[in-house]
Amino acid sequence: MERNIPLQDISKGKIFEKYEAKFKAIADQKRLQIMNIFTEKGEMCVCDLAPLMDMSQSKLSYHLKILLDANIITKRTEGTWSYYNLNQAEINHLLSEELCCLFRPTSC
Amino acid sequence: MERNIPLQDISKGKIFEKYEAKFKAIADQKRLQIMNIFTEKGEMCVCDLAPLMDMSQSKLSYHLKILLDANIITKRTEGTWSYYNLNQAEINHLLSEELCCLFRPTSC
DNA sequence: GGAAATAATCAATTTTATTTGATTTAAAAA
DNA sequence: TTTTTAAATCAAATAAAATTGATTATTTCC
Repeated sequence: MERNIPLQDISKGKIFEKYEAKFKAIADQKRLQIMNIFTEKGEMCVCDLAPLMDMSQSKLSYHLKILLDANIITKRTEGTWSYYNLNQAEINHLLSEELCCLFRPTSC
Repeated sequence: MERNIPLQDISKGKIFEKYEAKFKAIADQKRLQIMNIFTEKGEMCVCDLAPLMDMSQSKLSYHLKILLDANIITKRTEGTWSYYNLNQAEINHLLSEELCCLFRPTSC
């Protein structure tokens, strides 16, 4: 099974691979909550986010890395602090207008 | 850790739970490919989809169930056959206009 | 009725993702 | 310079998801 690669895959395989990674990153309650917090409160360091998420530091770091690797959030380091925020352009590219309430700061 | 539930979660927890399930369903290359086939070819029985996906029957059945449970696709049974198709309304609710090329039949 | 075809389900295994607690690195403050 | 704080990383344990092959249920066709 799965020996032959249909012609279709050669061109679209990369695209599906890319979206698999992005959707996987946002397919988690905790990570959606993190994204929602950035939407509402804007850029924030890990130390301020941790108490809001009620999560251990290493666990939070793990989830932030997954979102960062998928380009869903951005990171800016200043001294000892790491400031994270939503990558709004990426969110807009990915999600519908109807999901605006959760992940777009302007409307709703 | 994780003892106290922030106030926010009480109202939004259900929403995040719902989207976790939906994004999890589409966070897979194979399932994205299935969705894309429905987009391009419309309603189809499992027996016609299997060779296009080059996948064993039980494996395909497993992936179709995941998409169906998340309401991403629809199912219609006729005799021995099961016909599946995209749930376009759900796709539109979930994904951006820019993902139209992959999962909306009209444009592109 | 009996054989063949369609598709769902099951149990066992394998693979992948998440959690935990400890350690490490680096910067800031005393 | 030592201590403290912030955050990333690591290895081990646990949990969840995917794969496999076999079995089952149902329907169609002879």
